[in-house]
Amino acid sequence: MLPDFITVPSTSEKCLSPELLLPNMDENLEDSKPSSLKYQKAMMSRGTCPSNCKVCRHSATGYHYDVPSCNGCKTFFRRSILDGRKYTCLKMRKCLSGTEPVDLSRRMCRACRFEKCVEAGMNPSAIQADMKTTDGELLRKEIMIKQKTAVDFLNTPQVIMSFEDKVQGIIGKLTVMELKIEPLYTGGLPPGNRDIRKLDELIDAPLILSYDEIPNLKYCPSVDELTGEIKPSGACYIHCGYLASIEYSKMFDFAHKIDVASKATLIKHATIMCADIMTAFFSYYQRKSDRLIHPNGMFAGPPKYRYGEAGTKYQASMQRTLATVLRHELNRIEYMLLKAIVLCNPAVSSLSISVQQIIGKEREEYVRTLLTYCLLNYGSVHGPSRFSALLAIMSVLESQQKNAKDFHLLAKATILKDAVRYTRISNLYEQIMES
Amino acid sequence: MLPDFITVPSTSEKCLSPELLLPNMDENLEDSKPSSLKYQKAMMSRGTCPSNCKVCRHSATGYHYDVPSCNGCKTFFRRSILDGRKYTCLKMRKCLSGTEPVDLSRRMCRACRFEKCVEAGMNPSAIQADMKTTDGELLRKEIMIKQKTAVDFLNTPQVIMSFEDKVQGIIGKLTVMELKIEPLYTGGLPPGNRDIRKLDELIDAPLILSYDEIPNLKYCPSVDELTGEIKPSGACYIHCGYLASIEYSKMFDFAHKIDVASKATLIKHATIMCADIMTAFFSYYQRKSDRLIHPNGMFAGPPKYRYGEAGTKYQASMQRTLATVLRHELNRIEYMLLKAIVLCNPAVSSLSISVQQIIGKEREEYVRTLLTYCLLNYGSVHGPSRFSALLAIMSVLESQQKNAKDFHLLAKATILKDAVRYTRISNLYEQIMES
DNA sequence: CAACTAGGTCACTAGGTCAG
DNA sequence: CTGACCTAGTGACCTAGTTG
Repeated sequence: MLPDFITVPSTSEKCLSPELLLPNMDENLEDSKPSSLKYQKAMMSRGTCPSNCKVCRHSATGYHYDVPSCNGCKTFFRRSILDGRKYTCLKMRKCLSGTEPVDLSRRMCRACRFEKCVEAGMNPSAIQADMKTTDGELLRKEIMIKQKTAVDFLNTPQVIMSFEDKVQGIIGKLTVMELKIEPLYTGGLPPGNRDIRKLDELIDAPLILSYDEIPNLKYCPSVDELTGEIKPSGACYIHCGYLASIEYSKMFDFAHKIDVASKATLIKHATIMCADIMTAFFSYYQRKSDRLIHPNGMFAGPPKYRYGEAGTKYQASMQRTLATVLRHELNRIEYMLLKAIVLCNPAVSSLSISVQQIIGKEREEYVRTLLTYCLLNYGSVHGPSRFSALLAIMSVLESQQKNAKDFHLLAKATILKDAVRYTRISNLYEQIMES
Repeated sequence: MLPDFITVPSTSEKCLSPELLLPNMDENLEDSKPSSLKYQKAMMSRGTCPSNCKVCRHSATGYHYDVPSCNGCKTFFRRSILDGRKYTCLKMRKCLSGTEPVDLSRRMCRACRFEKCVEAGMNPSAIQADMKTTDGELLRKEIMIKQKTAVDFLNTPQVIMSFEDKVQGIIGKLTVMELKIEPLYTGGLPPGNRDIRKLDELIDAPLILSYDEIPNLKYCPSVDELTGEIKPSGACYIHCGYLASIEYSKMFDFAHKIDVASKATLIKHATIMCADIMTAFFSYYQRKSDRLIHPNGMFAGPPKYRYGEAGTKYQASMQRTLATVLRHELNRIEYMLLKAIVLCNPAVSSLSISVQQIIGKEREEYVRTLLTYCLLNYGSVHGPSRFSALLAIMSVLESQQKNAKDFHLLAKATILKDAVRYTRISNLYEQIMES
């Protein structure tokens, strides 16, 4: 038997209303506002004008972005979203706590002010002006998801989850996972160190999200003969990309449901592709580069002087993923879902039927989520083609993977015969390439 | 139209209908004071008035300017006309499309809203107030003229059709087209004849659906030296497959909208893939074979004795399309839609922007149709993954195309150096392979 | 005068601006 | 960067006028 509120036409609209978002409903009930704008207006025309700004506690000038707030907080929120700003609190993230109106003679902590806006339920989708930057667009989405998943946590037991909620949940979960592995990739190995673990060892190991935890890093820097400094290297980021992808795969639901051998098979099949799209996405999204670039700013790809024409050719082919990402202006959510779909591939050969089913089921969820996301964000007209365009990126990844492996074999047969160079290659890299 | 698994937040509009806003109104109060609300209420309860605003789909308050509409849209239209306003949509001019009431918490796109008012038939001459500006007067006249001509639009089948009808229509049309070209492929050329037309000539020529109409077939049979009979050949079916694909492309809507050069570009890009999936589909669907087979029953692919290992390898790779078709048990409708999507590819290089738009628009329709078909036939849970699986067949086709071209070049450099064999290759085949 | 639909009004909230 | 103040809508509700 379901509670009465299930029969309300739409749960989702309800869920978005601030009073459900807000844990602190204890204040005064007149201020807590029903979700409908019209109803809100009706309320206000009866003279119940909200008295205090939910953010800074000074007197409010009305409802702004669905929250009783003052002019300043309203404008602050809008500007933050439009510019896609990210703030950091230098204290304990409690700058605005208390019950007294905030001291206006001092500037408020912007991180805490923004956080308070979000928590009070300021609705970024009520901002009508065009986003000034893509960052703004992303921030807006991020906040929306944040608010939505917050609702899920607060009042949706898994049973009643509507599909849309599930979508938000999946995206939220992937976001968390992604944020966890990003430092692995962007941080790179500590300078001069090598990670000498082998692939199978890595797959078996528990989740490691920081290089501090890696058991046996080997310090063997490649030192510049002139300056005596450790040479910067882009190569370690390839290793790190693979590492990030492998650790990433450990956080998926299927990881606890299938045997180690199947996990290894999946990982071997997907790591290059996952790392490939990660590199491309970061080049585009974080470094704003139209050429593949490592997090440390070095260009990715084999140096021409060493690999000659084959290197140049491979270099050019490597850029294809980035070109596709750029052309479609892939956003973070799409990137995450795509990577999840690449990883959960039940068609990889030699998986048992039951494993195929588990993986297939998880993939279906991501596929459905991506489709829903496309439909909601690009409309029912353009959504499906966006979806199909995104899926098509996978075939680029597959062909890139093939190129990478071919190039590795070629390189090994030629340049890497040099024993010194060969020892510099990470075990992980070699094993992935030859799997 | 959104698939039903996407829960669209229903508005709390319901709560806003007058009855609910003023629930406990006294009977005698109603009698003594004939407020407009009461009239509206009466009106609504009679059921004579359509309940929804034709513009924003929220509940209507009656007929305004001849159109069932809400207060907001009424006022908006009047003000727009009186002020003589012109709006521009910054998006795709489809901001108000859909079937759900528009989200009132965000301001509607004014260009689209006004367009919708006009299209719904709001009559500017029903506005009695004086125009505030001459602009207003001009706009009013402009709209009146537009609406007269709009009658033509409204009578075109596409506008009246609901989306489901449209899906049926598209599938129906593709079926007709498909049935027309099938004999070209399954029938094959008349025995012993060769079609010596060149690719560009073919593309330019009007639609030909029977070999009787081909202007210059050349009779040059390859006779079995022992029996004196004409040798059966599978090779002509490759030619026929290409031919069928080319004639097929002439029946698409875009064929009448774009220039010959663009048509040629598209065809060159898609023919191998279209023919490839056609061969695979017929092998599976008509001949129930799990090996690629020509309509005359001969196995497709290069004979091993002639092309050696490269041939065997290519042969194996050729079976991939069929394997995919088999695995998914592709049905005729899916096959047709997929082929249409393959053909309408706006991403083919060197197409002009306007051509890209035309092709893109047509593709979008097929993509949308395929999605709708999948959702309707496989449900909201499995439909999306079916859809994505079908789209993934395209990347198989692409890689097959690459293999085919590579193999052709190899063959030409070796076996086909033999002049006799070379003359047997059809112009069409060679030109397509080398395009 | 009942059943409507014009236009008008005004509380209300978007975004913009510019002195501080 | 901030926020008081400004301008431009927006639409629920109202009043007046028309029609059968």
